[in-house]
Amino acid sequence: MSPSRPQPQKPTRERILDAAHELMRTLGLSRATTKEIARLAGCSEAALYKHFAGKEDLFVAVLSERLPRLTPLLHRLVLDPGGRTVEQNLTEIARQATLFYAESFPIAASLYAEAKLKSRHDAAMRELGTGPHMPIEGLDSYLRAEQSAGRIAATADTFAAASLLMGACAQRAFAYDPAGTVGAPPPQDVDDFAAALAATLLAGISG
Amino acid sequence: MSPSRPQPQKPTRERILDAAHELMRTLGLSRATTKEIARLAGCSEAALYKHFAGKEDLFVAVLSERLPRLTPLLHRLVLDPGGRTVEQNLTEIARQATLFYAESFPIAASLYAEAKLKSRHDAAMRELGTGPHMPIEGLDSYLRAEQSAGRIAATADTFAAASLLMGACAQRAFAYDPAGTVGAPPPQDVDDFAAALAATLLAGISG
DNA sequence: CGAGGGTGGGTGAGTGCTCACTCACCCGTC
DNA sequence: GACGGGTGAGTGAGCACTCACCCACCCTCG
Repeated sequence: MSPSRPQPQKPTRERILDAAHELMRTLGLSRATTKEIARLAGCSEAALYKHFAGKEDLFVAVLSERLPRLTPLLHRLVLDPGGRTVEQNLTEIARQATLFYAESFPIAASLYAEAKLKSRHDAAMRELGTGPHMPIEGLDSYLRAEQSAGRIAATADTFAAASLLMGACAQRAFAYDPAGTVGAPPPQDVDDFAAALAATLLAGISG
Repeated sequence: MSPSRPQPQKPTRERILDAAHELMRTLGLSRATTKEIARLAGCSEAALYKHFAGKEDLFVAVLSERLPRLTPLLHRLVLDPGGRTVEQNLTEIARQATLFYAESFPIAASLYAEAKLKSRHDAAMRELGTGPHMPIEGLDSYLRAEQSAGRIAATADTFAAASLLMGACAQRAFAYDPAGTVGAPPPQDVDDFAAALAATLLAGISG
């Protein structure tokens, strides 16, 4: 084996998924061509078709195997809020959600360019019992659990609150450019942003 | 007015813009081909090139001439909050923003598929002093005006509040499918949603 | 033990199709 | 008779995808 490579090589399938993921992020879905993917993965175009039925299949695989998941954190908090305050929990959720959306939003968004592909992906997500609405509903569940525990107001609209918090995190990926290469950079760092959202949501803004 | 056609015909340029806009919404950006646009507009492909330098030009024109604007409402409220309560104003803002994003989000999102086109569009937006971050900042301005007027808490973080409200409205377009044709339909109608957001943001959720 | 052959993973060289875009030409109006 | 707005018929490029073929590996059986 060559001394420069610790592993002889990753399996080809993995290299293809990595390459496709990378190109989807950097070039956008429509310029992530089979030729480029194969080049970056270090194999032939024909090899792609040994592992995936077609380009659509490959992209669906990337979306479901490479994008991070947010639900585990929410689920954990529903089951066990831990010894932390609601504000601490909400801050952590906001932080994770902001990072999650910053990574996954550009790719998810580019599905809108290809309505066909989007509906296939939506179907796959529904099959798995997930989808873009799940973070909101997961947070809603967490808030209702805290409400039962008397840690947030009994009159609070938990769904509205969940929409506000998750929305702000997602919107940040859309309205601001994390890398700052193209659009306006976000005006504050993730930690401050998350803390401000949690505090504002809890306290409200009425005079 | 004539029974079948009120106008003998719209100018070709307008018909092309309408056709392109329609196809971008329904088929997605990458299937909105010059051939389809010409067919729907009722002219030849070559005619497109008499009015626009190329497909990119056409799309940039659609984005800047067909997408609705949200800023006028915000601007009006900053200058004159009117005789209405903050909650009424925020509800109206949320309502308008939800409708705005439902219409413009799918198209704006599909720009992510074409990084080249996205940066051209971003540049055009910056030129016009606008962009996806403007609604947040416009709302922030409004909130600061209300804060000066003593109608919201002096300690409130207006930027966080603006991020929460606008984010929830934008996220709704992303997480739920307004037409209900593909994804999950939104769980409540726009008016209720807007009212719940405004109330929750004002009051907070702490116990 | 060693020949035989099925099999999974790989390739280089196409193939046909669709795309954005062009060109020579046309026609009604000032 | 110039000119703005329009056309039908291309054209070359780039795309997803296929095909015939290759080879290392392992299982099987004489």
